[in-house]
Amino acid sequence: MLLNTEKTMDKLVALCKGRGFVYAGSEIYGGLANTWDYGPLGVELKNNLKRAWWKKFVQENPYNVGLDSAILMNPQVWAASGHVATFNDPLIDCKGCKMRHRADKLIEEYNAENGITDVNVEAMTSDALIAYIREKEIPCPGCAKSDFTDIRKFNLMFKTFQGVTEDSAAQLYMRPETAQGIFVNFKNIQRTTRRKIPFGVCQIGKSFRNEITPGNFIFRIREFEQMELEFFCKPGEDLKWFDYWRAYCRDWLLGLGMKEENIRLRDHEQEELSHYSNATTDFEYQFPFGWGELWGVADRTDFDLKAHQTTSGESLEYFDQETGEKYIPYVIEPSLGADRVLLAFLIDAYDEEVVDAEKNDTRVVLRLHPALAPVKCAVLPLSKKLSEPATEIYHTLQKHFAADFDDTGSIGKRYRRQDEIGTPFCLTYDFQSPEDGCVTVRERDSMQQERIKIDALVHYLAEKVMY
RNA sequence: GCGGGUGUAGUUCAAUGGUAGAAUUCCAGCCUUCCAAGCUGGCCGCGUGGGUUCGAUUCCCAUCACCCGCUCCA
Repeated sequence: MLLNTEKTMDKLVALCKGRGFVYAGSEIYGGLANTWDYGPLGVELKNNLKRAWWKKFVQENPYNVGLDSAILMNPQVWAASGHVATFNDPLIDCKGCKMRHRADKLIEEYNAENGITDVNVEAMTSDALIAYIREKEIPCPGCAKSDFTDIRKFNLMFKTFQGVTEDSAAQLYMRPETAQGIFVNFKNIQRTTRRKIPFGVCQIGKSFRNEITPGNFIFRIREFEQMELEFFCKPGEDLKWFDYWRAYCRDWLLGLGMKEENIRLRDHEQEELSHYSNATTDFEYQFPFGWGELWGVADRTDFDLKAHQTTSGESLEYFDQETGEKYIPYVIEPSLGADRVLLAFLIDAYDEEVVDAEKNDTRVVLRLHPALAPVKCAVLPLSKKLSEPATEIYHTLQKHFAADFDDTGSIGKRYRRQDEIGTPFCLTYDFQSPEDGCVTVRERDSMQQERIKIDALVHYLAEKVMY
């Protein structure tokens, strides 16, 4: 099926809005940039996604446990983690050509070109940075003039206040990642679960980043949900576990039906690595707007625990009873964006099937994995005269999984409505049903129909829709 | 944040300085025995706020949102 990829996003956004997956935020007030609300179907899909992740990473995995830590944390956490320092970008605009630059990078480039090596840019304040740029008349790379605005600090962390007065002593940040909640609880979890290294801690939760350029629907948003694992292992064994988790993540994506040709792994170059990492692999997905990061798997070394130990004064060393060794564990972090992977699964599932080329009639089908589908089974009585007994079946199914009931319009139209929202199974109750106690179950992708005993329905379907 | 573009039913598209019309969707009824049938009826709209004007959806300004570039992306 050849799709016009440029329009795929538009169509998907329209489908999401039209069927209740995702709405624009605060719409009746004219909206709020880059906020999106998950509708009735969207929240089902997202919950299914999170449940599938939790099952694979917590329930099924022999090493991991779960956590749900607070969004608001002691501000010291962000000082220790490096976010206060590195989430602050000194930005300036060129008054001539309106290009925006990072003041520190501008100076670094200038100095490198002119062989100046005795200036420590990192230690300079905002005032010092702009003073240096004006003194040296450093030119704008865009238009070669040197006429810049003052520096404006751009902090990627959202600020808020705790308490009734807005004084700076009570200023807090909304967490920009869930990971730190795990690190600060490392000792608690290790002690209370009596886990031995290696073990991991999983968390699903909201994070907030004041991105300069959000966009592409729910791909980059300022309030987003992460599914993160921090896996603690012995130094020296980190690369072994790095490979283990990369393979594990890949299994999960493919297991939920993501197309292999739309996924690629990309290793970060040395200079691209974050301040905390010595190896990172991104799982990227081929979105209609290009390859985009889905899942970052990073070897964070002992950076975080060491930093928290230094800042807090609490020892975060692990004592290995067997070998008598004491060490700060290394951390492997597979960090997945829930909204992004949801978008990837939607795009991956989106399909248009030509039913009749002459009539220009196409059928939109969301080929979602049954475990992800918001509705598992729809009950469609063939005629309204059959609504009553069909409703009984619907009520029975509802007790086991998300089901839907529809008796309006033609049967063909109802099938298509369900196809559009990715419902894997539709069953019709027909005039034969009261006599033989069977319904026709139609499978979305294969279009196969099967006559199934009503008594056996729950068992038959549960087997197919449970993950 | 900068530059450019765009805002009319849920969606796609009209018309107009004198308060908007269609298709489709949706809802109700009739009909209909398995993949968008038909008939009848119905609901729903000029992004928001100012200005000009007797009167603005239309012209002007601002604002908000979206799209495309630039910048940014620990």
